Amino acid sequence: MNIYDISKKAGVSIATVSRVINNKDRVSEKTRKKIMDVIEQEGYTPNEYARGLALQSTKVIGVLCPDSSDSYTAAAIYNVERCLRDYGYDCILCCTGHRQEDREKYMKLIDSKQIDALVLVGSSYAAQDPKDQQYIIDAAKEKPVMIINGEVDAPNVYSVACGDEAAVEAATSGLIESGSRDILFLYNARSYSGRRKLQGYKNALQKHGIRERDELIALVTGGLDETIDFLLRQRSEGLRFDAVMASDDYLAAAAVKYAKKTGLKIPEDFQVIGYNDLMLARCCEPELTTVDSRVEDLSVAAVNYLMQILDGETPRQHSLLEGRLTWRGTTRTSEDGNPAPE
Amino acid sequence: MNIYDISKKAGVSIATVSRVINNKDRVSEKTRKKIMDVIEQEGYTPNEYARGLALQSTKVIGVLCPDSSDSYTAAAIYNVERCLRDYGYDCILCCTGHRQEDREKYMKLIDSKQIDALVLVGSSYAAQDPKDQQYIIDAAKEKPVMIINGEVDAPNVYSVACGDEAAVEAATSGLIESGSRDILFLYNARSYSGRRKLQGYKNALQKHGIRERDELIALVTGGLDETIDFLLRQRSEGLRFDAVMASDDYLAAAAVKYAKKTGLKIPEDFQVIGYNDLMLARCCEPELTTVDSRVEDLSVAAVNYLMQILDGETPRQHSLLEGRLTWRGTTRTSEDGNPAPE
DNA sequence: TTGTAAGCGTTATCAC
DNA sequence: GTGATAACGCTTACAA
Repeated sequence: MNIYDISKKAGVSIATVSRVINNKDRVSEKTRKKIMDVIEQEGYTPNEYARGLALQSTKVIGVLCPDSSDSYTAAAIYNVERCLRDYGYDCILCCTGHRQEDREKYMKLIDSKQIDALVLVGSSYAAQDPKDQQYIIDAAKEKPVMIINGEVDAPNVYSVACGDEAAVEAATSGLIESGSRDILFLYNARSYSGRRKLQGYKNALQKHGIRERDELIALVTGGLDETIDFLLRQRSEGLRFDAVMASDDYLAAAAVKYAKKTGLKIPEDFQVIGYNDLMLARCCEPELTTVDSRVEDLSVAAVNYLMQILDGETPRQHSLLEGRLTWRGTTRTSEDGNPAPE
Repeated sequence: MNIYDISKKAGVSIATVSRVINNKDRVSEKTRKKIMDVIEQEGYTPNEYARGLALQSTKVIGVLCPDSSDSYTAAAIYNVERCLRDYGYDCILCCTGHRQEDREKYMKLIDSKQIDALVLVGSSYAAQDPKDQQYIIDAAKEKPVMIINGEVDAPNVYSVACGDEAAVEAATSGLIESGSRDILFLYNARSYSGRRKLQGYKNALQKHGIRERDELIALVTGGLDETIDFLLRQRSEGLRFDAVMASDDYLAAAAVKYAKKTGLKIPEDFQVIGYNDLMLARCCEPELTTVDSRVEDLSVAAVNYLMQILDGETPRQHSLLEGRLTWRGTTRTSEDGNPAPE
């Protein structure tokens, strides 16, 4: 069933059918109806490939992420997809893993598929090393690239990110102001976001006149158990810390379990703050104080900017949304953000 | 840059270039190399739309789910995508939401896009009412449909699911054998999977000679807080229950928080079992006893079957993978599955 | 308002 | 081994 079949059955030319399908130009109400009836009757839908070929634009966006099963990423992808579909776009999803080599490989692969734009989800795409950003800059020569929660400064590369630095600074300040002095900063990637969060942590220390100590900055890899083990090991090796500022709710959950194991009482003896405000934050005991990184808002903003770009407008290249601290049971700070009375 | 440009620069015809791209037929090593060099040099990649148009097959699979941000679904999608990509397929993702009307709408939309097959993730696609399954049956007339964790009995519809019924029966039996009598079955959808789990619960009761009571079967909607409130309300209205068998880890987490609020000690006074073995299960306090529904194995199996189908083979239509109970802190049953000594 | 025909970039079937 | 050439199904000047 193609446009020729429809045109024949409707007794018109394919051009007219095309016009009706794309409701373009002026075509008489009578013929329009006649054609619509045939289309309806035959259950015809246009071939997207022929259309893509003719139009050189496909209404398809490539969405890349390291791992779409990660809660944060999954939320971003969900919102990106829903929002793009409302604009009439399809997304093709590609999970690249974390290795630079694979990221470049898949980027190239997806890039070769006549998509209209690329969305990169996750700060790991904004590598620290500029030469690891080159593949993004190259891709942006062909089509717009939008990064969610990362930033690469190059033509045709756009980004929307959470103000991680300010949020972590505020969170860490809360820990200090409620009496913690030896705050362990726990993070799992030297990504764009990881670096910004670390900076926020450092800012807070400095602001409160606390000396920054290398041994209190810990980059961990591995899952929940590995992180708990890591913390136990640090303790047994003599490191003292009375709070954890984590770059992620998973890491914070590990810190809570660590406290449980060592008999430290939360929040009296030990405070913990997470990041992202995942469902998991509510399931910890006590519930995690954490930063809502507004992944939904970020995703929607990213798509809206992208649509502007594809419409030929040139919105600002990089925007930041403010993170929102939510005080819960793992800190001594009360809901309004002030230290609770002792 | 298209096949004509390449043929011109290489001094051959487009037919020969096409042969080289698809490494077909016999083409002399010399011309092959010459063409490959030009392709390399120009960074040429074939246009997928032209190819799709010519071949009538696109190496694209449509992946439908109600909500890709749900942890279980996200894990399934991740594995499906990875596995399909290894086979050289792209996935286009479409989140349909839970409304029947929207599911049908998006199914139609995706179905019209010249994809090679459909993957439906989540048991909600296998509706209870046969007339709500019709859209799946119709879609399967055109291309194979694979359902992950659901089942629709129709030609060209395949499925891979977890043996939810047996798993819940075993889990519920564990609750009974460790002393619980008034077990609340908590679920959130009358989906295929929800129905199978409920049946498993009923089987266990019957096997142990416990009367099934309607008021102990609760279908809840809403999030964590709503579920906690629901449980508190049931209690205040006089319903007594000493365990919860939940169809989902989120619901189980709510049950744990309910117990906390009412001062019930877990597992001494109150037992809880979840489902799916999400990360969240490890973050509850105590950690959740739960069923690993093996979403990764399911996804990989689904893709492998699908590839067989697309290769013209006809594998079995419906397969079941056994769920795996993991005993943790919310039950009195010890690791080996036997009731712990009192 | 409608129709004709060229073009989009491939693959595949013929000849040679 | 290689080269013309006809599909594939659509959009869109340009003509009528």
